[in-house]
Amino acid sequence: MTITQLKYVLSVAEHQNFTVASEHCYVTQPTLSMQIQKLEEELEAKIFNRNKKPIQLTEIGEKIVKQAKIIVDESNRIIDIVDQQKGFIGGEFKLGIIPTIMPTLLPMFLKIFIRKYPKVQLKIEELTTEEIMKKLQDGHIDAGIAATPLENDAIKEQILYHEPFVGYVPQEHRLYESKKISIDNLDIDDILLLEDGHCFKDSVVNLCKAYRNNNKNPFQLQSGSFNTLIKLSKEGLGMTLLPYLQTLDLSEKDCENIREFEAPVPAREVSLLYHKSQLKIQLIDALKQVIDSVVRGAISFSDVKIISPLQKKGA
Amino acid sequence: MTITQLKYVLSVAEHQNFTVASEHCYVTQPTLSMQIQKLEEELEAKIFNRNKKPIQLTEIGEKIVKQAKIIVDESNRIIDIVDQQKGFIGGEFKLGIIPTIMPTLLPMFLKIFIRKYPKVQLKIEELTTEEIMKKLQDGHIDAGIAATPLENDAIKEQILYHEPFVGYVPQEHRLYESKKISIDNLDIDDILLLEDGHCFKDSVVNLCKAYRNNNKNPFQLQSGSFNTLIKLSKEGLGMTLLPYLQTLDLSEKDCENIREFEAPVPAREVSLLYHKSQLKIQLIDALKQVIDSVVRGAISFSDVKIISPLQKKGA
DNA sequence: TAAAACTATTGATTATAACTATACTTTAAT
DNA sequence: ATTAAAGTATAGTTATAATCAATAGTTTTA
Repeated sequence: MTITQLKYVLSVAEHQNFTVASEHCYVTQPTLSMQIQKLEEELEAKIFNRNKKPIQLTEIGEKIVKQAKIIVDESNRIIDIVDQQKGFIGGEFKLGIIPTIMPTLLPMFLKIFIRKYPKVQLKIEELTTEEIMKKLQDGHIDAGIAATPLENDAIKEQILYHEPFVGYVPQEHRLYESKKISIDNLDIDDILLLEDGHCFKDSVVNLCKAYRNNNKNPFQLQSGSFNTLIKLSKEGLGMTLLPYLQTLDLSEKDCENIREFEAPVPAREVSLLYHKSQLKIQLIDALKQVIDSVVRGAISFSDVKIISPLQKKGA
Repeated sequence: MTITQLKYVLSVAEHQNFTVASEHCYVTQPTLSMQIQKLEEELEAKIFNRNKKPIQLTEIGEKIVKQAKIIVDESNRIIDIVDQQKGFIGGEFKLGIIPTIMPTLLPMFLKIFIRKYPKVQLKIEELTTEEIMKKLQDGHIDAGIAATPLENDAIKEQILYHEPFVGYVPQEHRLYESKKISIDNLDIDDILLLEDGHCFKDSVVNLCKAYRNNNKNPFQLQSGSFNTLIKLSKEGLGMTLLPYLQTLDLSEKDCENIREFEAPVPAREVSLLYHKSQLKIQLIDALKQVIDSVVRGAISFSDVKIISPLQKKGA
């Protein structure tokens, strides 16, 4: 049994296809075929059921794959350990960030991070929360940034900051004259929402208690960006909710439409996510420190009420 | 990096000698030399300091070895997992037992175990508690049987039974007429002890509260077997203490000298020990079940007071 | 200072992982 | 049913890498 064989098994288990898996391993398909057969022979157990299409794991294969993941993870960690001992912070680091955090947070820390850790090859992807969770578990990204809590045992969360929700209220709106707005005054049918898939939309839905799925709204609209929502709002199509950091980029004129919430201010919890195996933990810690340092000045609210980013089932 | 290389590293770390290590790996010394150099090159870190004699681990080497142990353990576990899934209980199983338990317990379960699990190659060694702990941690034995608690985080304990201490009191002894004896009546200087190294001796010392290290005894004597102690006792050299199971083998005449303790009866806790990595856990569980079944009838005391088998420091 | 004990190096040998080409198998489509 | 497509297994070959025997180099011990 070799670590290479185990990696091949994991690749086939993931892609459910020898040919595709072999490409990801940078070898040819027969190589995988042979090596996996050899392992199966050694263990005297079939790992894959090749009769079914796509290929399935056998019952015993499931357990072997689970254990193989542990072994491959632990073997990857050796390089981490050596790096840590040397005080070397470097190597490839893949980070996934959700779209509603990316444009506001990334510019705040990126420059500082790459200056402080020039040997890190940072690869950042814009991903949904779901994609982040999947890719963390598959080991395709090393860390993620998303709204939490996510209630997933395989993923660890380190809270970065709490980002309040603020209202963007157009001039003709019934709430425009209020200095502060209250959760109880919100009407989900009156709020412009992001598209499905954005967890910020789900948070807003969770925030609006009055939501009863009785769409009395004459139109339905979902957009992919806050800029669009703001424009639509100005057209008088309703108010919208923004995460606090978005408001820092607004024009002076737009700021007049911003209304904060009464305390306790509803907020989303933004966390650094990583797999429980804690691979590249020293890089993750380094990233957290950098983000902490830049965020401390920009955003620090105490009396907040955290809104879950998870879609409530059967709501 | 290969699992083989890691095994070589572990072997050298253990034996502190390339030549000896190579023999244990069934390869030649140059092979180890080369493979370890290759690994060191790959990790860009020296694992061993070859200047010192015997060979020492470097600081980083310590951590690499620790992680290598994890990887090798986890890779060994794959075979366990496959066996378990198949319901197969077999393979080599090395068990260490302390001398004061071996002769009484082993005959009770050995036959039944090998009949029930004919595919297990059972290898039993008589070892001291210390040797058992060391060998469990090195992976040289799979399980051990000894008096507990041992207070070692790396070793798990599953209690098998509680074995009371009983007194063997010769006819002329001041306690001979008592029906039951009390801990408070014991005088350490009046009790024949096993040799150093036997944890049973340490338990007896712990049991005797009056022990103050002021040897007023005119002679000092330690023996390696209970039989010798009994003979010496008959000669009028003092009383002695035996573990309960030893009394089952005594002649009718000797039984007249047996005096039980008043409740709560002092007893040693006898446990099945295994490494926290839980390798061969299904075999360990099987062994425990067999021992449980034979012990249940022979030994089951409720109101016991457990005596530690550990040598109290500075006593 | 020589012998002993050990590790590293060298070059030959063997084992094996990986490749190319192709055969085989299954599924899907006409 | 027949063919094409997609995918996996096998055969033979090549390249790589692990291992060995022999020996050189190094350090420790007597």
